[in-house]
Amino acid sequence: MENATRRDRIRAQTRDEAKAAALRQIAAAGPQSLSLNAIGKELGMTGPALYRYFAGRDELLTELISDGYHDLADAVSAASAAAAGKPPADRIRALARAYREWALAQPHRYLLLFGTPVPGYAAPAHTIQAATRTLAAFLAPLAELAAAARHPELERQLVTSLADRDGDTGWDGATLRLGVTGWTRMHGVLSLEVEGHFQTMGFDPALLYEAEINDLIDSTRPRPS
Amino acid sequence: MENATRRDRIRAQTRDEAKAAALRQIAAAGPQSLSLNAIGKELGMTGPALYRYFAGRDELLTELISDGYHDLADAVSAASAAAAGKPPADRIRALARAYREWALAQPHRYLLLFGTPVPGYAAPAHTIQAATRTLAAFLAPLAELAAAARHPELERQLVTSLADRDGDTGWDGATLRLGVTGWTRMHGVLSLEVEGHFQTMGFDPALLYEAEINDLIDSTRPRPS
DNA sequence: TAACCTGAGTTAGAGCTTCTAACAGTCGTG
DNA sequence: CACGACTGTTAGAAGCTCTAACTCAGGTTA
Repeated sequence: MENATRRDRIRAQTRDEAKAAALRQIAAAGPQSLSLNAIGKELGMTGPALYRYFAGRDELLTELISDGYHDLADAVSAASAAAAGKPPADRIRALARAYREWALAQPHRYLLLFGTPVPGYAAPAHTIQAATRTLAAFLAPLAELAAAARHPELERQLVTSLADRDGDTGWDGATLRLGVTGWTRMHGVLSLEVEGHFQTMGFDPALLYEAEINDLIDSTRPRPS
Repeated sequence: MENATRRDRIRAQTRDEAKAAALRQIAAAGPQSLSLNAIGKELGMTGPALYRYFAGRDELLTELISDGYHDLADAVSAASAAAAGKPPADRIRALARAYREWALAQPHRYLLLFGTPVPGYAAPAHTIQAATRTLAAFLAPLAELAAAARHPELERQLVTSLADRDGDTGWDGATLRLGVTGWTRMHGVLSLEVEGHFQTMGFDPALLYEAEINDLIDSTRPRPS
């Protein structure tokens, strides 16, 4: 038993090294130039040897994406735990900051998750779960702000489609809407920032990001129609 | 003179055909699988022949991107002209709708412009100009809504960096801030939609998009602090 | 009209890539 | 010890971009 495990351990280690090398390559020259041959060379073996570990280039990429989703979810969950006692608005800001920091610390990984999809990649079920984990961290404090319904049709669709898939989750429509709205706003700023589209515009994207989060929080306060 | 022009005309026509074939391929299988050999075959010639028309794969891609920026700017400008007489809020909505329709009608092109950047691509000056043209169409009606300053530091940065580059353009900080905010929000929804990230979530992205635009417009109304 | 030059296409080939197939050695187990 | 599974090797097919050398047709000029 222990011996069989030993082989598996070495195998897992080699897989991890290959993935680490792959990430280094992606960081250096983009996902398109990821080469199994080059990874092999970095690990001190020939290219075809890697086919003992991954079915092919696509599977390696898929694995990197899947890892990324989980890593991001972990980072956001940690921030959520760290801000546990604070008022909801502060917790949302803390989560958003953690989200952004993760993205900026490893832009290539963020793009791997949310950038232009790789050729034939379809998200497997367990990455969807990790994505949900990230979203759920945001939903908790958002729910506490108890926003009034503001976009009936959109909120109805969100509630019913979620119920169809996961059963009754306890999230109300207004909370879900705030969740996707927050997500799209964060992504709107982050993706353009990471891809360098703000580079020629000479302002600090952090300010825009914070403003978007604050606007979202602000929108939950009762307003005169 | 006429003869020389004739050659040039045929040449330009071949270039256009090559670009059209390239777009078809990108639409079918993504930018990564764009192959000069395949384009050549589609035009009835061999791969290397295309090197008479483009310096290489990258130049072809760059050209497609550049064309895309101009095409998008044209579409938005046309919508701007069509909505000329209406009140600013309606014009903004019309522009946003045109922007979205362009993106959804040819998602691969939208991703070519705003998705994960191609390996070593750096936006040449005239694409920046086209991007500015698109933004400017949005700024005009936004300026009419005469928003009060709300994010002093961000607005200051936008004004000074724009002045450094283009001189005095007449746009005030609040208008510029609304411009980039609107842009990031539209892109946030559109990019996730086009990349299929909403697919499993079962709601109509159009509703979210409209809500974001309306929120932006709404944020320009005077509010109690 | 004849000679010439330019430009557009060809094939050949270098150097990459992914991925398959066949072969060699090594490690762990009955 | 001997067998079997696992991990690496090399060889090679098929594809890619891109360069080099060559052919040929079209238009220009003497």
